[in-house]
Amino acid sequence: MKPSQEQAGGLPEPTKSELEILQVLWQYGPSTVRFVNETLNEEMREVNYSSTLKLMQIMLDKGLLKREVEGKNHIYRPAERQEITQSRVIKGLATIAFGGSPASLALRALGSGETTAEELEQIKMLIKQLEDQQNK
Amino acid sequence: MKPSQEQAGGLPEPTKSELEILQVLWQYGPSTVRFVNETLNEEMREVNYSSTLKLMQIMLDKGLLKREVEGKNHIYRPAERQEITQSRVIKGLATIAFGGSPASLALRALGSGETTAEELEQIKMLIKQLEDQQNK
DNA sequence: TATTTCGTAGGAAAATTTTCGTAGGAAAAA
DNA sequence: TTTTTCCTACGAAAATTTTCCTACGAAATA
Repeated sequence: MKPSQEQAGGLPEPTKSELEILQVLWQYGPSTVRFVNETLNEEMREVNYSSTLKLMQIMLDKGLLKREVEGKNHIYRPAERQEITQSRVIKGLATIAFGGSPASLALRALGSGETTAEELEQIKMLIKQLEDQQNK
Repeated sequence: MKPSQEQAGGLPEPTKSELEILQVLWQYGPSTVRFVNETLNEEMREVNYSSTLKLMQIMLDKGLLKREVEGKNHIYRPAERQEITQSRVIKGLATIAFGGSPASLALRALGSGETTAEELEQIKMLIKQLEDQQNK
């Protein structure tokens, strides 16, 4: 099946179930439907194999995934880098619920869960970088 | 109409259209359907008045909004504080697309849009606070 | 070879979300 | 008073997303 729904201005925003699938592929790399489905069942929630299959086929059609044939089965991988997709999703959420500001979303996110010391360090480094960029 | 769909474990996660409506109420305070609808049309996208009305009635039913009668019309307001709702949404997104980590979501959000100097300051302050909390 | 197993494909149904037409009543305007 | 305007309520349709049943073929097993 060839991507037929691909739209002019880039890829569509993945739905919630599609994001779950992408998350598995991001974490474990290119995988079979079987593996994705088992991982979802172990780590997220119960889903039927053919539901996962169908969804991944739809994602292929939308252009969100690519696949290659390997013997009997298909290996799927994200069509786009994780960072790009995540950014698009975040921008979408920022638009509808954070006055269009990813930064205020970030602020809320930091206050929303336990943040480890390492994570704080990472964020501080990014902030330094951003500040340098501004003071340029 | 009394809230009938309210579920045991707190309020449900608002849908995308519901978030748009909440955003208007957060920004401008308690409002009529008319006002919310006009604001959506000006700031977000074209929506029919009765669509907005219907959605707000559904939200009332779900317990996401409260309202009071004022003469002919109704004044709606969020049932929950903005921070709480936003946190719930963020946790939901973190679960399905950021390995359950709001912090990594925050990191991506910071890299996703132009962040102003003030916003960076705010975030730095919050980080200090979080660090103090951890070193305690 | 016969049978079971494991994979994809396709379609339809179910569930959820979103949209909007229409009715009815009260207030405002003519 | 009559007409127009503005509001809520209701219900159904449309659109989107999600689920899963069934068919079919190829590989593995008996």
